[in-house]
Amino acid sequence: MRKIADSTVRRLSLYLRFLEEFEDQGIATVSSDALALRGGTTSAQVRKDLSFFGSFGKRGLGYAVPELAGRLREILGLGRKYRVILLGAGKIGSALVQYRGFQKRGFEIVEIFDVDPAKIGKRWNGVEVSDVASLEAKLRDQGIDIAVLVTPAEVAQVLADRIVKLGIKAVLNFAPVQLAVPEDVAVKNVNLALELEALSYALTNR
Amino acid sequence: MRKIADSTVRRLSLYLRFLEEFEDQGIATVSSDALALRGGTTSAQVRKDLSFFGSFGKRGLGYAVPELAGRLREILGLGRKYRVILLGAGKIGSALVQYRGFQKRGFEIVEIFDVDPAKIGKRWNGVEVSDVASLEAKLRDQGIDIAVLVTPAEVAQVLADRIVKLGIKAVLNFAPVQLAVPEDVAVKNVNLALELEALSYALTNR
DNA sequence: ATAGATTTGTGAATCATTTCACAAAGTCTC
DNA sequence: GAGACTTTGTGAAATGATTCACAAATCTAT
Repeated sequence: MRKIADSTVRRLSLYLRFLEEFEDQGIATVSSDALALRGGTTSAQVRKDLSFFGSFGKRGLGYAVPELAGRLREILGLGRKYRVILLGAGKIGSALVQYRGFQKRGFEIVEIFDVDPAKIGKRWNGVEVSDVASLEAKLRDQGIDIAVLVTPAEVAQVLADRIVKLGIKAVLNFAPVQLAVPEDVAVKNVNLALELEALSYALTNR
Repeated sequence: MRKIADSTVRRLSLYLRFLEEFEDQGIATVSSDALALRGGTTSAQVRKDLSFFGSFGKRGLGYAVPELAGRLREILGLGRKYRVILLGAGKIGSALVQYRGFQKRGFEIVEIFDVDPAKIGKRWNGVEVSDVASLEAKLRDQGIDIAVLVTPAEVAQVLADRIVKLGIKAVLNFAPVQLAVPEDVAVKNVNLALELEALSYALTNR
């Protein structure tokens, strides 16, 4: 498949969210213009984004809301469940485990690991926290799709290496480091410090 | 000032982080190539990014680590403290309050608000949780720089409007909605669902 | 001093993304 | 069902970001 820009994929996710809102409101069809207005972009952008994957609209009318939502779910690969592990049972990890949007989209946390003996053995939302030393033993042939890294910066790379060796191909990284991974492994970073500094820059340069 | 791309600003933040690492290791000078290697980019990119703001290097030698770090802090506006308020005393908010990188960079949480009577009055890391109804009263002439929104999606826009009316010019938004704000207000979104769906897309289309 | 090795800073070229603009296809009204 | 109106889908143009490539500056070793 033709390479699609990351920015495009993110907008598709947004469109899907808006379509679901519209669906809840009982709106049957929506134009690229309405979608653009909701998302702070332009109608041409919306149509171009969709055009990479096919033509889903009806000229003169717009897009059928439930149908387009369905197509976007397909495109984004949301038609299935994803098995997710959490590395690091700290504050952020705890917030993630209880985050309902996670479940709702089919992302299921199946294992949690930590090093802290005080945490190991505890149950979090029904999942027992395991010793990270048992990572390889526990995950052999488990078919894990995504690893969420919520550890201190110092250990993130070492854990990433172990994850990669286990064949996991997607990582959501909250540790404030740039991970080095093979190019067939997808990494998305959530870096709070970066966001704050971008705001600081914006406040400074106006 | 000439418009600088968001991607550039984010890379500058990264460079600063790397420079601080190098400083800790006692490294006195660094080349654009070394910096690029550390950050997974190219030396030309590093030099171009810096060139928007001046020329900080010495040909034949590279960049003086502490000096460049200082210049980047200036550029990013990190030479001062920022007064931050937290809207929403939930799980993520709790994680943020205790996040040390926050303090370290001069972002100080001075007020926390919630609607839940069970939370109002409690102390979080030394800061009392206030009723969100008292937002305007508490913040008048308080000189707040940044608001962090960690509320359910439903109330985020209403709160954003109130924040804007109070003259706050920067928002870090964790609610999974696209906020509508005047264009002189900077908004950065942290949207977990978007990141997960980008991973889902990456896993699906390979 | 001089020669050879590094490394910056930056226009120019390339590559990527967004916006424009309009024909084609459909809807809606009377 | 004819005419006016809407809205899509998409090449082409414009804009934006990254990479190339090289002169200029400085360093190092002798």
